[in-house]
Amino acid sequence: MDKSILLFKNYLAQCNDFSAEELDLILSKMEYKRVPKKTRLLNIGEICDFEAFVLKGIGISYFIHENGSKVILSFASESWWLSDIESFHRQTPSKMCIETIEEMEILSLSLKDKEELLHSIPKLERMYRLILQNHLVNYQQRLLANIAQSGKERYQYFIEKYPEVIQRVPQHLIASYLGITAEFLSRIRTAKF
Amino acid sequence: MDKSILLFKNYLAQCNDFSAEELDLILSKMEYKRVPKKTRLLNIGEICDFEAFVLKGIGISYFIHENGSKVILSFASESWWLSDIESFHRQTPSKMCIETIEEMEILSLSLKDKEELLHSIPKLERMYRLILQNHLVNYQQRLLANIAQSGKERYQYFIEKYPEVIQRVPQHLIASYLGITAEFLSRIRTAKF
DNA sequence: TAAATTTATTGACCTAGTTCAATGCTTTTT
DNA sequence: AAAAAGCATTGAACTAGGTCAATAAATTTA
Repeated sequence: MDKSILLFKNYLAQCNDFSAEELDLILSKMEYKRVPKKTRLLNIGEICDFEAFVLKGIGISYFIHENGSKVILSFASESWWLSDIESFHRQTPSKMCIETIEEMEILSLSLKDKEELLHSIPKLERMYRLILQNHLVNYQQRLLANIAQSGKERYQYFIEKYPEVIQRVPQHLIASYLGITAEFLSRIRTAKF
Repeated sequence: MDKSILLFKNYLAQCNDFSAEELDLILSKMEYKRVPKKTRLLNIGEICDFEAFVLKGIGISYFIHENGSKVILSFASESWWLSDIESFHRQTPSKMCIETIEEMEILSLSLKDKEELLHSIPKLERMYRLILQNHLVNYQQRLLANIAQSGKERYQYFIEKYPEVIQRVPQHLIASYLGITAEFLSRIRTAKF
């Protein structure tokens, strides 16, 4: 556990130069949790009560389409955040599910603790703003790719950008993330398209 | 001019309760500009040097697809922001264009002034974080809609959500925003799909 | 280690949305 | 007021990607 928490300390250090006391304060609010694989962390309709930093393992957030199929919004592995931003911050019922794929170790932060941290460490506000900016740019690019590129091109880009994810996640979930069917992804991979 | 600046004051008041001095300081950094219609505010490859609050008129940001066609990323009318977040904050060459459709009145903020404001009014950091959060949620929903809904469904949602935009922007740009061709949107509208 | 479940592949057929080219309609420019 | 430019519509042919159903392979569970 202590070794994996280093990952988070490094992450913070990289974001901003926090003092030792600030780091301790932040860490004191983050709850370490180990979660088995294939475990639901958030159900549709629930209010998301965590913002989790991933120390180990991989999880997904997804919507459920009318026809019952999953639409993957994001994968989160080491050093990523996992949460439903909308539900967490507005304290409204979530429209998505969050669950683990592999066993995970996370550092979980509640809204109350987050607000307290932001209050006592104003620098943190900046860090979160920058994180959100990066996320936003990612979503913009992904939207653009979905509009302007073919399924094959999106897949090739994904392989380059997230090679580890390919190894760790079933193909049909990657297909869903890319906005294509599992069958079609299979055909892309066997060079039939 | 002064009347339209009220729009921005109201906007700020709604975001957070800033003092009169804070409001004045913020306003002192925002440069009022009037921009004719069909004017390019940012070209691909340029560094975006503004974050603009829209007082009047409507503008677009878009990418140019390999085949030369536009892919609309966003429309920005009254009370929206218009900028290339990535280029502006990282001071990197932009991958998109920004231009006016109608004549616009904007309040433009430079990065240097923004940093100064954030420094002297820490509350602002929070406001920007919340704005980013909202934008992020919008992009998530839009991405999801592009993956899981038909062109017709996306169009119907757009009409409901942005009825004024429909009136003020050529149809083919709305088609591009929705991720369909102008021809197909035309067919949707005449109930042929 | 066998049974059960989940995942990936393949074939045959289908459809939402594209492409291209032509035509008429508006708006802008001169 | 005419010419030019930009915009919307329509038809016909096409294609990227979907659907459904069957089979095979890999993992998980008992």
